[in-house]
Amino acid sequence: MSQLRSVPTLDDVARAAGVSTATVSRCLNSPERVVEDTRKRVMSAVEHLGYTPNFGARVMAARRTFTIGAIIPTMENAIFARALQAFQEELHARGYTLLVASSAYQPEIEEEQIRSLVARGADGLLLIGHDRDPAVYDYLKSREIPVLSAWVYLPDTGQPAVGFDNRRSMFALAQQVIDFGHRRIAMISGITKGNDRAAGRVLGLRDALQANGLDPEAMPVIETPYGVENGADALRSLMQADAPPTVVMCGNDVLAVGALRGAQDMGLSVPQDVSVTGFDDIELARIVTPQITTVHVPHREMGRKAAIALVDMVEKRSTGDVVELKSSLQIRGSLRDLNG
Amino acid sequence: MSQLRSVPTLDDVARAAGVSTATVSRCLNSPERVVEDTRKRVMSAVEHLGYTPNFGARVMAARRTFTIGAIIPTMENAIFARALQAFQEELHARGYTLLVASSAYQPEIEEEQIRSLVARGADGLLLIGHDRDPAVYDYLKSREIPVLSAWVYLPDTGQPAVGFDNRRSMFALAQQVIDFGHRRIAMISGITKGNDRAAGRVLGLRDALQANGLDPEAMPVIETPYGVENGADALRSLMQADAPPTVVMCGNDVLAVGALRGAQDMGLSVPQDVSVTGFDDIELARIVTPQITTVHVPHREMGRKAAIALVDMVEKRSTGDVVELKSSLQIRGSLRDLNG
DNA sequence: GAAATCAGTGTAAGCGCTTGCATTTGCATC
DNA sequence: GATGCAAATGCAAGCGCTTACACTGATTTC
Repeated sequence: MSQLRSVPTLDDVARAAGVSTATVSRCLNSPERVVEDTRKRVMSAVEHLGYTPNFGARVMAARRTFTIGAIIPTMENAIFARALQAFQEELHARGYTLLVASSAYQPEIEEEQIRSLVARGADGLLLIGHDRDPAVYDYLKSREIPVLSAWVYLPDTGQPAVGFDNRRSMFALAQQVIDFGHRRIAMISGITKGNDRAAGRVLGLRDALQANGLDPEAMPVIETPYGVENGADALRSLMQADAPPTVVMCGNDVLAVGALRGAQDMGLSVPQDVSVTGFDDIELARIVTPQITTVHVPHREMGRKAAIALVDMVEKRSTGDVVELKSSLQIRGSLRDLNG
Repeated sequence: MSQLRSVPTLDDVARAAGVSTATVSRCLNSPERVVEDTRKRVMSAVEHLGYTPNFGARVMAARRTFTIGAIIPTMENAIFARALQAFQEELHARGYTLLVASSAYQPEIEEEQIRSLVARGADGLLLIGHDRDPAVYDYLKSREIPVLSAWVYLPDTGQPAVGFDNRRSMFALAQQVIDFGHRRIAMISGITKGNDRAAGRVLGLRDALQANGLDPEAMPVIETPYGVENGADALRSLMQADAPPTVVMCGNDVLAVGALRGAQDMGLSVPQDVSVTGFDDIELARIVTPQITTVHVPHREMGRKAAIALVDMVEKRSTGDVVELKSSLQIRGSLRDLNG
């Protein structure tokens, strides 16, 4: 075996610098414990040989991987992509690498991915929402792997999280809609099963109806997977009712854009004939005409703060707090003020 | 230390099943080499103890990580998110995990990320485009790490790739634009430095002008980072010329959407006053009004095929081919036929 | 000036797994 | 029943690193 070609090891560096492997290791991991003179010698040997520590060996010996896993429903939705981007940047700044997997909104796939990332030695895990089999949390606890949920603020669960209150956010938007004089309200929601964000938004809307003396049970709700086409289809079906809604509130912006197009395809004009609202405030919401009234969610901030919080948990500086981020209403052209 | 709580090891399983660790390892990695009876016994012990192989140890002993790294400019552009999603799905199906990093279109950051993923033991690497310091390729070669480029088809480089011909694709679109009678053509390009896709698209457009007896040098080109706002700004500045263009061809759909909005903000109507074209065919292109004429790129297919090709390289079934995917023109409302 | 202390470094024991090679077992063959 | 062979299994040597502990010599303390 040609030793010449092979990747240099700690041993090679130690020999080249005339010190023990322990000293080289210390130079790399806690340089302050090595005197300047030796350190320089070692570092130049490292440089010269082009040494890079072997990951597997380091993991095995140190019992950690400096790797964080994230499981999101899909990278194809801009909200997750954006948050993940910020998450990764912040992780990188802290010396961690990101392992990504997606669940396609399916609990079984998510569980499989969780096990897979744990098997890969992820030091911590970022998940979306709280709503999953408790056994998953037990498993993670037994392995002592910190988990942080994003996208939700439900302090009662006690689970560490960085997110916002989906229910209250939607309540606020709905209150605005009602204040604008709307009474015949319909909703196009994402699938709520296994998705506490989607479910929370429906609840928030119902809360608002209730609070304003309207009947939550009477509200038409269509549940459909997120997607522009699905939003368009749902809108068409809602508008065919005898007393069609004056406003269709959507579970996210993608559905809202679909609803907008659906309305336009039917020859309806938004917001004159029907108002549309969304949720998330993705770029798209401001690109379409009219611009979509929505709830702004600070996705990048959420990603960044999640990274900070999770690394703190992994490095045992915290046991995991529940951090609330604020969402805000973005009132735009797609919502008509019936009083105005 | 309470042995009770700690995670079970191969040894525990071996003891529980009354076999050697070698047998357990074989059961897990090449079950056909173990007789059915023993295998069952071992598997039930694995099940019972809830055993999961230790990643670090496995990596060190097997000298591979079953991990593939991908470095993309940003997850925030739908094209990369989509391709990455497909890439990850296909990787997962083959037993690999995805390590992601983003370079923000900056070569230095990309190089740093490459080293970081290599240090983490990535078995193979997916990069975007070919245009980077040759030293990077030498480094990767010296470590014997297979690299595959996506998004480009430049067979002359000899580098393994799965992609399409940016230059030829843009040429085809430009030819169509010229056939529609446009002569005053301007371009809004992404930054071409270090980005051979963006550069190829500019070249393709110039080729088409040349081929049609127009002066490529006379064409106004604005280079700007990808972003809706930047597209809008660039369009405004292009339209202020004495003889403004009849068509503005953009380096991607995001710029095109920006250009569209920029035009509309100026009170210009698209395509009556000015035509706009894009590149990529992201969902957005069909959502805006008018819909954007663009080049369709099969992003998901690219991600999928890249995963297959890269795994083949890692597992030494191939040394890396150059695979060409076909792009196709999508002629839509944003491009006016001046003959019509 | 001896004892105590301490910073800097070396020694060597693992970490949990894979795998080449040696050994055992099972079975067909004579 | 002895023999030979292949299949199944066990043995044990690493893989490259971290880190507890031991050691050395210099510095401080009384």
